[in-house]
Amino acid sequence: MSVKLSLLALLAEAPRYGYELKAEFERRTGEVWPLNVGQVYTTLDRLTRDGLVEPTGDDGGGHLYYCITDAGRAAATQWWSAPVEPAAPPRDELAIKLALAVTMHGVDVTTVLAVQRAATLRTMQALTASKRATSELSERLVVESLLYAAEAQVRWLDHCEQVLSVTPIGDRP
Amino acid sequence: MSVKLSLLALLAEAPRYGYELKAEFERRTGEVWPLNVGQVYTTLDRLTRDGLVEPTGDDGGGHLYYCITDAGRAAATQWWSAPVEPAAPPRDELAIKLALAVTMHGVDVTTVLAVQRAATLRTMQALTASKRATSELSERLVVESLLYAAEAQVRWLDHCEQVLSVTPIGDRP
DNA sequence: CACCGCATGTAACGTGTTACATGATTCA
DNA sequence: TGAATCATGTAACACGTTACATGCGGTG
Repeated sequence: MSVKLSLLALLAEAPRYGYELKAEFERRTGEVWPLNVGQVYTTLDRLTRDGLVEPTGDDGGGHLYYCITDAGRAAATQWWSAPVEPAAPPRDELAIKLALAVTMHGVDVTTVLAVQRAATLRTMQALTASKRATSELSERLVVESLLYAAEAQVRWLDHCEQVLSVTPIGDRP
Repeated sequence: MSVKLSLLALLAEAPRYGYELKAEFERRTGEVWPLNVGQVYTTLDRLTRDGLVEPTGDDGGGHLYYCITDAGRAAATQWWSAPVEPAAPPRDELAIKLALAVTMHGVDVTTVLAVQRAATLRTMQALTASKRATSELSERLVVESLLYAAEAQVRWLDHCEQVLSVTPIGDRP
């Protein structure tokens, strides 16, 4: 729901048109998650379908502005007041992958861990570099959120390795 | 792709039928991500469509076994050898939400941060409790991965608060 | 018998995402 | 003039997810 709710939140601030929404989104979140323009329009259609926004007539030079409705404003307010994902975290591919690797024959868990740690460390380096290139405060916070997550991932990988070295294959429940 | 690849990996180990796949998946990853049985069958259809698995005839008592193909085995091997997500991390709703909150008028970022921290701390407590209830090693690792991630999220929220207290509204670029 | 768990499946929907087509405007 | 950018939109698809229908077998 990230895209949908983001666009809704931006429209709660002011009426905007499609291209503007894409630009605003990327200006605020940085270049980590580029937003395909097409998706903005499909999402706007769906928001309209759900009665959360309304297209207002063509204002001036060929720009089709969208306006938030009362229901939309309520949904946005609700989004701001409630925390993200109290329960039901999205499936984590890496966690699943390792849970399977650990319980599977013919898969070298140690290698999987090593490859992943190397990749994540590379990601952290890239993030650190792109952090220096940020201009907006919000953009920097986004990059740092990814850094914190990557760092935690590395720690977890280390933890896995340590646990597995203590409980080698054969001793496992 | 988590579900698709997981089922493929399980079928790389041995031919299995739908219900068995659901059971195996949940036995190994725990109760965090329950897998709707229906999804197993739709996923099996899509894997068949893509030529990665094949239904073998009804073996014995009403069980429809699926078997991995050569292409499927190659895909599974590829999955094991490559790291997850080198670039292109999935959109993080919380990070996006805060990036918008910081740049938006009429949104009380401090409250958003506080609500989120409380929710995440509650999640951590629940995870810690469910960690004690794990029997399988792999299951425990999954729960711990969520714990590490939640812990990092709290640290990031603290970081955001600290950054925002230094750069109050009005001084922002 | 009725109920429950096992087992297979289907239809429908939701979001995310891309590829493509189409024009207008700007600028070298 | 031609290329690039702005701007709108559509068609198609992928995956995830749920709700529902169906049948079989055991058990109270």
